[in-house]
Amino acid sequence: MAITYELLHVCKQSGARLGRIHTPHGVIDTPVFMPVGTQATVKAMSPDELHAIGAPIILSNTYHLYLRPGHDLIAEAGGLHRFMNWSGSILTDSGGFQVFSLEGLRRLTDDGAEFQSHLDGSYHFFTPEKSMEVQNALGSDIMMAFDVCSPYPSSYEDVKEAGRRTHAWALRCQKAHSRSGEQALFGIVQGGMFADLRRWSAQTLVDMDFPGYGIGGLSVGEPKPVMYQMLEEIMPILPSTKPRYLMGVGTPDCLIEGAIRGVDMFDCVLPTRTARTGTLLTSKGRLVVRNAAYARDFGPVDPDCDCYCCRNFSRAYLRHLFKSEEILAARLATWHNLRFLVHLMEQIREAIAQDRLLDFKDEFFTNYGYSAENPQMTY
RNA sequence: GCCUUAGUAGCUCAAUGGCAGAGCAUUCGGCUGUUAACCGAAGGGUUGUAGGUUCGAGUCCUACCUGAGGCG
Repeated sequence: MAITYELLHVCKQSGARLGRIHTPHGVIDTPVFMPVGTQATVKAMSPDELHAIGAPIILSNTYHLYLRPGHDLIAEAGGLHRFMNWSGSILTDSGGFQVFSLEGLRRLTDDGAEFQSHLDGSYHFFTPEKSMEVQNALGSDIMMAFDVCSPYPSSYEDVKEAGRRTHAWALRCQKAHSRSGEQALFGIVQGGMFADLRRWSAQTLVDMDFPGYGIGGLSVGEPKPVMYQMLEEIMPILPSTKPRYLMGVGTPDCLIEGAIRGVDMFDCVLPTRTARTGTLLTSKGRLVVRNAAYARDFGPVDPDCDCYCCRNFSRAYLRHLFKSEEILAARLATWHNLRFLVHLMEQIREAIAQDRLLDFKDEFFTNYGYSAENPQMTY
């Protein structure tokens, strides 16, 4: 078994799950937030710093590493862990999301997806087998099946077709990968915003028996209540003995709402991406530190945060660094945002253990400024 | 003193005699399995001053002011 999952406790108040995943590279307490390191690096952070933040697992990307520097080169370096000197766990996305996000540079068939490289325009054909080959070469602890992510909105027929392809490809991924014992392969549930297609997709993948399940095709522009409803459709079907991974989420409210609905793993570029352009997450809501309002604010970004940035630097200094386009701005802001979300997950786990996650949600939302009148507030 | 040249948004500069613009800066917004140290929007003008020519002047003419260069 490449990974094992222990369900430690179910929150009596919310139904959220407290768990633990064991991988060849360590133990992961869940629910967990996984920082995204697309190109074999979490932008602006060193591995030591990620450890200090408390991140046990990071995400990396098949498509990007296949194009550059090449999965063969990374295999030659001894695998992705050694190449990037990350001793924790790694989950690799399959390239399926790039089929979705690089729309215009690709063509889909039942066999696979033809990409045009965003780097040099060269053509590449990606199949489920190819995705497995690349992820095997990278040596990630958790690999994702090559899937088809439908844009929002999509017609019922289009989503069903994407689901059919996703399921067929999941099976091919499973076959292509069966020789490897060190890496776990997760299937990915699709089904767009259609309840019956979501249930169909979940059941189809459960029947294939994966060691864990990704939930894809959400947070692609739909209203949040719709996403929550889709989660509620899927969860009763997924086995309680396997981890569930909500892909690409997210914002603090989505992390809490997701955990309440039984999600164990999350990833999102949001904390790192927004950090680099001056948006910070705080216990009192988001703070655009580059704004003039903070020019003479010599207090920390978030008084409740224990990160290196908040313990040592002021909002005014951070704003100065951003206005001056200094590299340290991106580093400190990323450091803070990642620590904020990792810390949020720690608080969520503690609340689950104490059977009070709904209470925690109310407290957090009140402090953060989320309101019932404005559920769609971005973050 | 004379000659040449320049003066337009905070800065650097565009604009056949025909709607005064851009980049940067400033201010603000956005970012959900990263094509992203990115993308977008807004504010900002008595075109050095005073006259003149013209249907119409940033543009042509005169004088003055300020800067740069040259000659004495």
